[in-house]
Amino acid sequence: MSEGTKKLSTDAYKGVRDFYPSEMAIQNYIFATWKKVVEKFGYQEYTASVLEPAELYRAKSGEELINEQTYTFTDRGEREVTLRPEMTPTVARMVASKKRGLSFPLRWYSIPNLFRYEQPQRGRLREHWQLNVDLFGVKSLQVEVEVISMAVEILRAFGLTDTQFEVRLNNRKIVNFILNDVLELSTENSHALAKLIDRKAKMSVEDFNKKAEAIVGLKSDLFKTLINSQNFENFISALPVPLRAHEGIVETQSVIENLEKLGITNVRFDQTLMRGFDYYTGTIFEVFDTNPDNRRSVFGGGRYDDLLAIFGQEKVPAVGFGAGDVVMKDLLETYNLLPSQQSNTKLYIAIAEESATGFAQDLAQTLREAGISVALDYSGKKIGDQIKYADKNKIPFVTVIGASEVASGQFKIKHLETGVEATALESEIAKIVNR
RNA sequence: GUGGCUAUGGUGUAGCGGUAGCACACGAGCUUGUGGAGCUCUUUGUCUGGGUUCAACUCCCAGUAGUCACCCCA
Repeated sequence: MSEGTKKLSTDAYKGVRDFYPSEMAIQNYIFATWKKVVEKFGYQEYTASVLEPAELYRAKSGEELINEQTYTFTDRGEREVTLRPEMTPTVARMVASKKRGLSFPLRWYSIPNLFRYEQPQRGRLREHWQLNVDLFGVKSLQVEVEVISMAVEILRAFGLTDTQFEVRLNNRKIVNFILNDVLELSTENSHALAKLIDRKAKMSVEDFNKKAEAIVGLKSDLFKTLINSQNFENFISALPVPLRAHEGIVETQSVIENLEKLGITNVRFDQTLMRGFDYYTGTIFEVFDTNPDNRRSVFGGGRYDDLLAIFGQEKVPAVGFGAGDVVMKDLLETYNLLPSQQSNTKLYIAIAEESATGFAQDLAQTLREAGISVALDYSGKKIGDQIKYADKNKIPFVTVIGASEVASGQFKIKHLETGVEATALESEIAKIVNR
């Protein structure tokens, strides 16, 4: 480095992460488990660029979000460009663009990286990866059931038991119905109350009641009964009889029942569940860790039947959810469910004397052709140190090549975890390390 | 974007207005073809920039980053 040059910082950019091999292994494990489950349900992978025209988000989210919460800049051709902050507009754009050529229903998933320009905190970074799953083209409530059961299967695949998480369910139709028809609030007031309900868990009961009363007015008692109902049955019976057969109620009832039929019983109706986006039209849900130390939602999603309208297309019914990698990893760490790491390299070849190097390279090449990952040690260090290196790097098998192996063509294949050593001919090595 | 707290070897942590310790990790050795333990030795540090002071890692200010809350929530 020449004098006068400032040393470059080795820190990653604010709010983003480097993935060293050990972290990459965790990331890969999470992604692989996500993929395995959703592909079992027949979902197909798609992807798209991180760059989108800024108006894609303006159309739905408004100026404020674009200017303050996203990475948006002007390119050399004077185009406004945004680093995608979420995947749903992108997938809606893709579906709308090729709508006539696609055969519905579409079961699609992607694991995009998403960007937001915000103050970073634990679990909320400026770049994160998110599993996005969507099913387009089916109105039936069975779609909600499928998508929610898929979220549950993902957590089970990671080794969580049903007592460690719960599905919270609500329906935008119920929310709107309560705000507009039951409480008869103005647009402005129902918006204010929706925001208040969203924040209920973060404030004291007194504080919440006081603020709610100020908005709701005369019907505060009814509101309190509704908002404090501990389960779906109580909630329904708090409603005036003619209102109990409302569409949203019936839908939610059906979703809960059908999930139960599939053996998913850790489902709870939660009238305070709102979710931020405006585009939801029916069922909304989140999956929560039941551990009180980690009260963030792991999955969130819902039905959005109208979104394609922004592209001038006729509506397509759709249900989807997202799951972030950061929260997922925190959750698995909390329950100690991250698997012990192992190298992708299967066999490490220690070289005892330099004259055996060529022979060892030939052996490695033969094994690679047989599909085995092999690494060689050219350090010239003592055998013990070479083995120690393999052990530290979690390579499961080691063999040492020296004069006697060159002469005999027999190899001792050592499994480091158990210490067991097997003697093998070259042709038998694959069988041993693949066991 | 606003406010609070924090910043010491690679990691985790002590400490003091006057020569920065410890543990683990890393490297070398005890051990000439078999690792994980133990022992010995070595390398590595006060986030950046200003200010106060005879003297700053320590006190003050700013920046940067992390973290928490607000905001917002994909």
